[in-house]
Amino acid sequence: MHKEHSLTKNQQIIFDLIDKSTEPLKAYSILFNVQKKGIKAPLQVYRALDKLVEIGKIHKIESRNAFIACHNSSCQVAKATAFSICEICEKVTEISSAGLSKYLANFKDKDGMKYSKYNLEFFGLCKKCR
Amino acid sequence: MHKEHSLTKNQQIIFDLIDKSTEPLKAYSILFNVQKKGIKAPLQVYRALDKLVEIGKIHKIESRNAFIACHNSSCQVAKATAFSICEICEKVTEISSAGLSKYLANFKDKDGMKYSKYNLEFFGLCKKCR
DNA sequence: TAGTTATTGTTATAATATAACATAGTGTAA
DNA sequence: TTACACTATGTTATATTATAACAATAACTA
Repeated sequence: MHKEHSLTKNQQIIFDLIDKSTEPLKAYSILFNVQKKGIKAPLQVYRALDKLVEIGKIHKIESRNAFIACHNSSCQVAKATAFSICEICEKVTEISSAGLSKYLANFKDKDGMKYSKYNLEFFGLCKKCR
Repeated sequence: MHKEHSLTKNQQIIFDLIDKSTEPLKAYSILFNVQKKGIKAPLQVYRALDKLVEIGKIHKIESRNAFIACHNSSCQVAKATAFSICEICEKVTEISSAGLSKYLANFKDKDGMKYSKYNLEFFGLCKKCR
């Protein structure tokens, strides 16, 4: 079990928005959407995002500069992430595969080095766009 | 064999710079370094970078917004990339492992979908920083 | 050699992210 | 309960990364 983090007001507002979204959200789109709730500046958004990423409640899709809620309930290791990204509709799905995460966590590079932290982004076409 | 691409002047200048570098280069750092060669605007850099990425001569390190020359001579599939990134010194190394690329190319998600295109970034500490 | 396409040059601006500093709340230990 | 450390907040300004729009030029090709 890992420690439960109680979110602060800004963190909660921003997490709720991302969690309800069906697609990854970008920082300035988040900012626009929470301005009515009193969050007025980019930095307020980025600070909340940083914290949410740190505690594993959300993930950043690096190739898209966008944020998605973690839907991997067994994701103790928030730092080992994998996604599939549709190149047409931009749908992003978090992949939770025990086999994959086991393979990657055990992968050794040429120097015999292992990595518990990684980010993998697969690109292709989703069911609908195929 | 895949088609040989002869680089244009700007592409060659920018590729040479990245290829000689021991670390990933950022777009505006590249811009600064090639201004003496007549490349004055960001767009000239980004256009060359886009093309170089497209033809597989360089790769973008998404989590760092930086570019590195492809050192994987057998890398026919420029779109299937893996790197290790040192979280202290930021050293980036391209991983060329037949096993890894085979595993990832054959990986099937829950819908049975396979992906020939992916980007994997491992994070950890390099030899020196360990 | 005309037509097409890719590349270049240029200015302006959009989108993403952080620096710096002041203030306020929260937990905790003497 | 007060002083301390720590985290979060609010705010303005600015840095960094990337693209839009348009004109001109070079390279390819039928």
